[in-house]
Amino acid sequence: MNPLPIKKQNSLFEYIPEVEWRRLEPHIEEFSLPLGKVLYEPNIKMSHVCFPSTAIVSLLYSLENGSSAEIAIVGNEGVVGISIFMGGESTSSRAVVQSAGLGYRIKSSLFLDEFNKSGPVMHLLLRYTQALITQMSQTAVCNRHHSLDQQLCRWLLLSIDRLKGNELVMTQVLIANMLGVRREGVTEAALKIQKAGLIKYSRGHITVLDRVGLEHRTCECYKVVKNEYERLLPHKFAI
Amino acid sequence: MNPLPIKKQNSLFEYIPEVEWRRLEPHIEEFSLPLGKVLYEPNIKMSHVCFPSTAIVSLLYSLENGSSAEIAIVGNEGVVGISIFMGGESTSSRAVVQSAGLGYRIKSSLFLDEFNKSGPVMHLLLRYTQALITQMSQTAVCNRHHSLDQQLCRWLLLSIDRLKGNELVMTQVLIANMLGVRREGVTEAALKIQKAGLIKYSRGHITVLDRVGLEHRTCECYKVVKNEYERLLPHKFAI
DNA sequence: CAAGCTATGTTCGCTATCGTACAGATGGAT
DNA sequence: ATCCATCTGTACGATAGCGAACATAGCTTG
Repeated sequence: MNPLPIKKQNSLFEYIPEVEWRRLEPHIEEFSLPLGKVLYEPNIKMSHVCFPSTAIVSLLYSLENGSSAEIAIVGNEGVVGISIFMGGESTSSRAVVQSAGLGYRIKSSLFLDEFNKSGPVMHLLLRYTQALITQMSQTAVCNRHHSLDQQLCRWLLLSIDRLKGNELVMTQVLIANMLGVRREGVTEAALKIQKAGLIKYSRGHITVLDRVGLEHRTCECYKVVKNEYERLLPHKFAI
Repeated sequence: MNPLPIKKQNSLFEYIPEVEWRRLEPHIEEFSLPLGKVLYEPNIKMSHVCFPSTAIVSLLYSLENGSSAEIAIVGNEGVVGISIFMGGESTSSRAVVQSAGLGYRIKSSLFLDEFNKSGPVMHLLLRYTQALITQMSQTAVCNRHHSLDQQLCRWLLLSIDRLKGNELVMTQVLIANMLGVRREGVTEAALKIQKAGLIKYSRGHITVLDRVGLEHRTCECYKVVKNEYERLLPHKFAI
């Protein structure tokens, strides 16, 4: 019940053993992630690995015609910039702050040194990457087969899970960009969900009123992803 | 121009240095992958890592309602079973042989030993995984935004790239399952492409007549994925 | 050759989502 | 208090893909 030490608000940190943590800690820098900030662009070499604490980051793919879609959400359970240690140094995706907050960052080269020691930090990150792959894959299938309503519920749940409270600051235009659909589509879906009493919203503030209701309304994709994260990275500390 | 040594028909092997190769080779076993063979099922521990040579394998996600979608194609440029070394030992996807042929396999535990030496083999596989992630992500976006026509072209190109000739054995029903659409949809799309003179097909045999034409007709997704593979795993030997 | 299975072609009505256009509502700024 | 930008709601025709049903055509097996 004691507050976690300041630099351990990202839950991956919980898994890092003493020795490795002492090596890394001096290089960890807390920083601010304002809404809309771009952490990396396609094909640009990344300078830092980022561990969100209170912020949420979206991994987006953009197409030539301007449309886009979110392929994964990263919050305080994860890390942004896996290609730094996976090898490419860049990806074809973009990482954008979806919900403002704080995070920690470490210079790519320093972090890579730790990763290359092939100890627990490496195995932790590979496990996380595996979970992320599940999220991406499930998103792909969900895009194909599930209704906008269901996808909106999934998206709300994934977002809320990565925040403290039950409110998120997010306009329908932004949600539409994430889901890769029209803003009007989101309006309709959101209205339905609101009328069902599951959420309440106004001008960019969404409050989840009935979490369980959302879980019933969404597709299986939410649970599949959640279970896979839980399997690969079980919560060490009850929340 | 000499034929490659028998056990190097998977192009990842080309990158493995002498020392590591000598360690691995005794454990590599060639085996047959008949059409439809399931290499792994969701949540089942995998016994082997598989490197296709002439076969092609699809990574599929299935939904509760029975529908499914392919999230990646793996041929002789890749490996099936990344979760063995990424850490989960299983995934929520299924791997199914899409085009019959041969492949190599290595017992999971033995391969893991080599991976855990954290040498070139590990870095190679991480780089491959990064490329695979790009393929999955691009598929997700493509599912959302591009027409069935375009997706069919993409799929044909990705498949043909992984085969020797320009013919593939594949019925429209199977393609429909891969793309996660109706069989009738594939029939219509395939007819259009055939009328345009890009392919010719009959009863499960598709011949690509105009590769460049297909590339023009497909969406950018094909090139994005292809370029990322080329960037991360450049061909060491011209083909 | 005939039968039968499987692959492909075609049709029709249905629905979700799209694209566009515009109207109303809300909250912050002057 | 008023203005204005932004966010949200609504409406309409267009369209891609769906689901189901049925027609044809090409191997293959007896």
